[in-house]
Amino acid sequence: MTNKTIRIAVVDDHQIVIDGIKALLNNYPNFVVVADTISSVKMLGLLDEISVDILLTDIMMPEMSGQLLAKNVRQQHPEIKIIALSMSGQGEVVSEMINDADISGYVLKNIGKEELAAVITKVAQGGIYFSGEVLQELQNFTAIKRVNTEVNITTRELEIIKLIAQDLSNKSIANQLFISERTVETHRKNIFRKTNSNSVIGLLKYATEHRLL
Amino acid sequence: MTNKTIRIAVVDDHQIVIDGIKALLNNYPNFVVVADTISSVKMLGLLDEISVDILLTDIMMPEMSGQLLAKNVRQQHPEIKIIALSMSGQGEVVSEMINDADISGYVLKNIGKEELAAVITKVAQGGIYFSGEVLQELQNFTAIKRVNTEVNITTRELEIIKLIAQDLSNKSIANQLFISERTVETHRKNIFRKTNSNSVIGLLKYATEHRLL
DNA sequence: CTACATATACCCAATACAGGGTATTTATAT
DNA sequence: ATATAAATACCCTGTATTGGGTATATGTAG
Repeated sequence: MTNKTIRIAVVDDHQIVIDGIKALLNNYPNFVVVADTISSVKMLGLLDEISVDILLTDIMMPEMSGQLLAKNVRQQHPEIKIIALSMSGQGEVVSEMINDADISGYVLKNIGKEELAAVITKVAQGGIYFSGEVLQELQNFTAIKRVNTEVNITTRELEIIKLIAQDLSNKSIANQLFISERTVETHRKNIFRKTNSNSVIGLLKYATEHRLL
Repeated sequence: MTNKTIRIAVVDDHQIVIDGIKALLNNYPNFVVVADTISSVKMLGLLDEISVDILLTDIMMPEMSGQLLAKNVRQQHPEIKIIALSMSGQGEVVSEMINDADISGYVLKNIGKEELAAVITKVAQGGIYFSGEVLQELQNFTAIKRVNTEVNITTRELEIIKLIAQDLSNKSIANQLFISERTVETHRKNIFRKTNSNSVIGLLKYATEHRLL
């Protein structure tokens, strides 16, 4: 079983990373890179033509993010196992990729070649692997999300937060939403109370930390 | 001359990138990677013990940035030629590295393996190489810098901009700097005039765009 | 049917901020 | 010695924001 050839596709917007991964996977006889490209869109096309067992994908890519690519691959080729290989394991992204694309692994680029080989082998055999840092991030994220739902910012309030962040005055916001300036003031008060802030900048910091924007 | 072995040191905080670069440089018989580590500090130590011709360094690294590493290497081992290999070619960083460390090249990670090999060869022969995107960034940066010096924000004003960005009121800033609130108001007026803004958020945008923070 | 959340709107008072001035001291450059 | 730039400080005015209320219409969940 361990001797069966594992067909791998690699996508990363940095050619040198692809070249590197290919070069080092070359040392493992049962791994064969059957497709690679710097374009996530092209990769989606390639997968229609070539049979692969595992897709190794970067997350931060132009055109189509690794997240969206994974989602599409999951729908069109559910047999392909997906491993995300990224600089940082943002909790939100990891969480969504597990839910939307059922990815089998998420590792950071500080992984070594032996570990990468081990992860690929494990995933090929039906296992899953998420590196420690990624799991940590995932925990932080769910914690933040819990706080967000506890605080319970309404959709209208979120809308107004975004307009405040765009440097609009209460009057402008009122005009734009066709409501009274008084109403905007009320929302603003509620927003400040809920986010525990008392100024635009404080609100912006909260919004950034809690990923509201 | 082209057949002489070129000794290369590689530092990048992501092991997989190191492994990749090593694997692909392996295909070129006149390149030999004589040192590699994920720690910029360790690399500085290694260079005391091992003779290398070229240092390939990432920029964004913990402990010590590639920028600082390059500066130190320049002082301690002026014979070593430095090539920065980074995700993005921030104009400011490039500019400072050219001035402080006299680096011989700066390429993005979307470079291909053949190009990388070409760059290394060229630099080893005493040439320099900066990829197009990097040169473009460099131009943008000098343009921004020129605008900054034209606008001429004083050091005191910059200090106050930073405090404003920290969400401090005029009163708090006055207390912190041991000056009158009136003075802060005057500075604030001048800042808004010079930055062509009329609100805290507008100022923040300006400051971000012009790298004042 | 009722409780609850949400969005709406107003009243009032205190403060902060934006934008318009002028003016003094100090150091630097001509 | 004398402009010039920078930092300091004040005056005034109008508007915006903050923070404390209360209140109503509406839809949804129990």
